[in-house]
Amino acid sequence: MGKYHHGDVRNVLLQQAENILTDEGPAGLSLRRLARLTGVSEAAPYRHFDGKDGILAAVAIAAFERFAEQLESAAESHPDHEERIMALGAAYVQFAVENPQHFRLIFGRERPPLDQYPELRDAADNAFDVLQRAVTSVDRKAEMTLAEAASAYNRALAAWSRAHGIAMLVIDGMIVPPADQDLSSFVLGLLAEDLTMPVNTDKAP
Amino acid sequence: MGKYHHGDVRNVLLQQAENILTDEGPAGLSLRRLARLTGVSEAAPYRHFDGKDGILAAVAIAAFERFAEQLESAAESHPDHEERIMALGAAYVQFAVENPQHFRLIFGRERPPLDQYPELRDAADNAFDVLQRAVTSVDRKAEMTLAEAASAYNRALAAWSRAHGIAMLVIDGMIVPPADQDLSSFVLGLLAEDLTMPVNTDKAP
DNA sequence: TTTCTTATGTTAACTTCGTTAACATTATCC
DNA sequence: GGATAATGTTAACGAAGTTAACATAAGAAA
Repeated sequence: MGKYHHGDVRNVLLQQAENILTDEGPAGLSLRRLARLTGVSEAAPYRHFDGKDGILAAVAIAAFERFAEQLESAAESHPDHEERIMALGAAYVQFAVENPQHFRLIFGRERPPLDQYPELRDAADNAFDVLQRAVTSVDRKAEMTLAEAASAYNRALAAWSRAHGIAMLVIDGMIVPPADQDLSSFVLGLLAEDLTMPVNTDKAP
Repeated sequence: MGKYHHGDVRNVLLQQAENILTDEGPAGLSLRRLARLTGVSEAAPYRHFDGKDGILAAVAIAAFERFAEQLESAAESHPDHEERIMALGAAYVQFAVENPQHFRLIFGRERPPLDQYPELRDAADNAFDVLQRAVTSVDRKAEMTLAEAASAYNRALAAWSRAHGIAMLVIDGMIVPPADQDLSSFVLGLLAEDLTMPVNTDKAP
């Protein structure tokens, strides 16, 4: 009689963990509950993962990969430099809004420490590389000077943090995107706002 | 014989909670440990707070108030509109960097739900009002039209999310501010980057 | 095929946590 | 002074992460 569980327990656990994470977030993901839902003993996950962090790391790696893919495809579909930056920002926020729990997992404090999971570190680095490559790869006829390279790097950071801030504030409910507008045009508008040009209040109608 | 604990337990608990939060973050703040460190029974905190969320809410309220104060004072010290926006952003990030755990508490997912703690909601609203007032209060000789008001609001959102993104990425170690520059000028540089103007690579030396 | 080893399960325990109930003491108000 | 509320305490419950000890399956070695 099949008293023991069969087959590919590791993948079943991972899939189930994905499901739980999606509707309840990293906090609601309890190892014991995961084991129960999977129909396996409460200690079984420890045979396949390095404890709770191990499972979170595995899920986070998958999330980073999807994230990087979506950024990459947004970047590829816009050859123009400026449009590409904007499209990247929109894709960044869109991923966060469509997968808030995954976004929180990969950026939040319950993400397992990068230096304990090299594959997680790699997945993270890869996602950020996509960003930076897309932002800094202007069609360069000449080599960049040092100052230009630094400026390009700063522009990448600025673009990144803008998207990140919007993403965070939106999924935390602090910014509520208008219902009569689609998300990406709202985001594009915010990204393009130039703070150095104050609102003109003296204009006559 | 004084078998029972004396004095102002509530405030001692709060102060101790502040300490724990500062070095270990909301995750490391366990009610039982807090009680033990305070030298009081493990159930005592429940006489003064509505469970763990109650304590976190109290700490978060105090954090919001300090946050708002620092934003306010940054705004007050810069009468010029543009400078004020920038100074606000710098103060925002500075608070996050100097109090990363508090910043995480008031914005993160372990913040108690705003709708269960009206005072927490008020503290949050107040902090954001400071931001929005500072950003939208240009010296207005005329009334703003609807479109101008909307634009001002969007500028406030943009300024806010930029600062928020920088703050988050810096305290998460994703952006490492250069050591040879002070934080606020680094932040000011990032805030002022205008993404719509691409890096010029054709310039001859 | 038989046997040894390893991978994979299971059960049972340990510790910590948040929370509550039941009981004890102190403070406050009439 | 005595009732009543506020503030302590201890003890327990259930859930969590983790580990140890043991059981079974699968595969390599003989």
